[in-house]
Parts: sequence; structure tokens; C-alpha cells
Amino acid sequence: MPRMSASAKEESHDRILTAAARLFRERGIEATSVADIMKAAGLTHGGFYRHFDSKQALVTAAFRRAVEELLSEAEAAPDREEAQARFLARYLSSEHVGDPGHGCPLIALGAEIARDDGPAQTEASSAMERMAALLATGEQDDVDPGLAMMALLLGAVSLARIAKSPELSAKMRAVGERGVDVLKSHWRD
Amino acid sequence: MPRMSASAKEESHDRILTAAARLFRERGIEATSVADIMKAAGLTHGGFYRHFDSKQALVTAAFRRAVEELLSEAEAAPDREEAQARFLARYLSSEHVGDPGHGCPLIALGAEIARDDGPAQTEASSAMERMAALLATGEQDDVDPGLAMMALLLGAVSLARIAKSPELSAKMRAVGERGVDVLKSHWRD
DNA sequence: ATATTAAGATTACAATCATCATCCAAATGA
DNA sequence: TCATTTGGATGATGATTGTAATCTTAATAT
Repeated sequence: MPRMSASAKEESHDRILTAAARLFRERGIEATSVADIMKAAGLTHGGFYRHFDSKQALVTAAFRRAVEELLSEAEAAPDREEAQARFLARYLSSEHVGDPGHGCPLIALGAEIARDDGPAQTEASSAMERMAALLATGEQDDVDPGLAMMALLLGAVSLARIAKSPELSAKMRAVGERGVDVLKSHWRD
Repeated sequence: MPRMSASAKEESHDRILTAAARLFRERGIEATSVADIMKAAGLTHGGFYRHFDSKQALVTAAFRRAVEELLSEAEAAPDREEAQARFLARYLSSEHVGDPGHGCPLIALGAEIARDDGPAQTEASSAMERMAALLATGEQDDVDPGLAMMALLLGAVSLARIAKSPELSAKMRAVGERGVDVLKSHWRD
């Protein structure tokens, strides 16, 4: 209940963001209350508005945070090829399928965000272009192959999560991997 | 407020289902209240439980209805090839991207349904297998190509809806069409 | 040291939610 | 014709929601 040092405020702010980025992806935006997030951040719900103007503002910020989490690993790679490989392996991993809370926000929140076109949709749209650019064939500035792969990846993991049996879920991941190879070999010519 | 004829009850039941199938896909499950649905069906919210045990039960039934709506057109085709062509054209149409309320429920509700594995997830999982079977190469019982195409289609339309600009949205549809051709020509050998 | 500031806690608010008990009237069966 | 049934309307339930005003207290500035 005290006033905290300036750095402590940033820490609280960061904990709220981290909690929101996880809970939104795990439970959905509508299903996650401000109180849920604040509790997960170790705070009480009343203090929320010292950090964000509204829940919608938090959604936008949490989406950006989630994108950063997802891309930071891949972008830390020494070269482009390695970055692509890391991104693909991570995206199609069983861990990614089984842990939406730390996975791609386009999958977990895409449908919900596409509905009300606010700042969150802008965020999501540019995230999608950023991921596609990462996957695109290096040479030209032809992002089409990257967009096609993103579509396949997003669809494969979405369906892998929907799949009732573990066998079908695993098959969806395998089919995604195979499909990416097919697309890649085609666009390489 | 009266007691209606037996056929009139079925009609009410059907109107509730139709309204639910549309509103759930348009606004999401959490964001759609029982009262919203009943109002859209021309009834008052209290009477809902004469037709369904719970909102969850309605979700399952509405999902099934949505799948039926989507597949009926394609499955009315004279032959398999024509059915596939119709399904693909419908799926990647701008109308489908712009009207989630009458589109594929796997896209609109997949993330929400994958979260709480109840009967709705069973429904969604079998819907996904059914669509994949429709798209699969006729010869063997190898559904893998069908699953790959479903992943690409679902991903492409999801991203087309997320895309902020109409240009990017149209490009996602074009990329989806192109990608399906690539996958198809590869698996045909 | 004192005054000021502001982070977070507490509490409250007006809405909205899913669910249900009760009531009403029309359709059915005798 | 009359009693019974039942679809739907009405209204209430307790819970939960986003948002905000108020209070408390520690960190800062003077």
C-alpha cells in the first residue's frame, strides 16, 4: 500500500504486462478480468488504473509483449537461416501446442482481436507481417512465401489444439512441418 | 406467452439455434449472452431453458449447426471434384473473410473451444476431420493432404481477417489460393 | 525535518451475466 | 367441455464485471 520507488513501479508495470500476456492467451480476453490479472501480478485490482488507461489499452500492450516474447528467441540467432529454423521448430513444437499462454498471440487472440478493429488489430496486423518477413525467402522482397508459411503454421497449430486425440494433434504438427517443406521447396525453385 | 403447437416449438428451437450459430461466430462465445441470442430469435431470455440445458449445450449444438451450414453447399455437388472446388472457392472468398457470422466455426470459435475441452471440442475435432476428408486426394485414404490444406485455409482466412488493410487481406486470400495449388500439385505427384 | 506526491489498497458503483422459480394462456386429450 | 399440460413471459437470484473515488503510507523534494 505504500508509495514505491520509481524502479519498483516499473517492476509492477512489468509484472502486470507479463501476467496479462499469459492470461489473455490462456483464457481469452473476455474471460480474463482485470482482477484476475492483478491477482496474478500480486496486486489488488483497484490499482490497475495507475498503470493503464483501460483494459483495452492493456490488451494492446500485452499483445505486443507476447509478440516480443515469441520473436526474441528466433531473432537472437546469428544468421537469418538459423532464425527461421528456430522459429519453425518452436512454432510446431508440442510445447507450443500445449502451452498457449506462452505461444503465438495471433493464434490465441486473433479471432477476438479481429472482431473489434482498434489499436490491438493494428498491433496484430503488423505482428503478422513481421513474422512473415522473418520466414520469407531472403533474396527478393517477396513476402508471399512468408505469408503462406505463416498461414500454414497458424492453421496447423490451431487445429492441433482443437484436435481431441493426442494422435491427431501430433499428426497436425507433422503435417504442418511437411507442408512448410513443400512450400519452401516450391518457392525456392 | 402461450403454449404453442408442437411444430411451433421446433420452429422456436430452430430459430434459437440459427441465431446462436451466427452470434457466437460474430461476437465470440463469451461475448454473447443468452439474452442476446433469445432476442435475436424473437423470444425473451427466460424461456431459453425450455430448449437447452445450459449455454454450453447450446454452444455445442450451434457449432454443429454452423458446420452443417458450411458443408451443405459443397456436399450438394454432383461429384467429389466439384465439391472440393466449391468448398475452396467459398472458403477463400472475400465474403467468407468479411462475414464470420456465416463462416467456418473452426476459425471463429476454434481458440475459444480448444480451451475448455468439453463436448464442443469433440464436435470441433470431428468437424475438422470431416473437412479434411472432403479435401483429401480421392484415391487412398491418406487424409494428410486434406489436413495440410485445411491448415493453410484456416490460417489464410484467419490472417485475412486480422489484416488491417484491405490490400493485405486480399493478398492473404491470394496467397491461400496459391498455397493450396502448390500443396495439391505436390501430393498429386 | 517537513510537506508534497503518488502507488497501491479498500470500497463502492452500476451493468451485466447465467440460471431458475413462478405465472399465464393456449393447445391438447378426455 | 373441461382438466391437464407446457412454451414462453416475467422477474429475481447471486455472482462478476470494468471503472473510479477515496484513503494510506512511504518515497521524494525542499
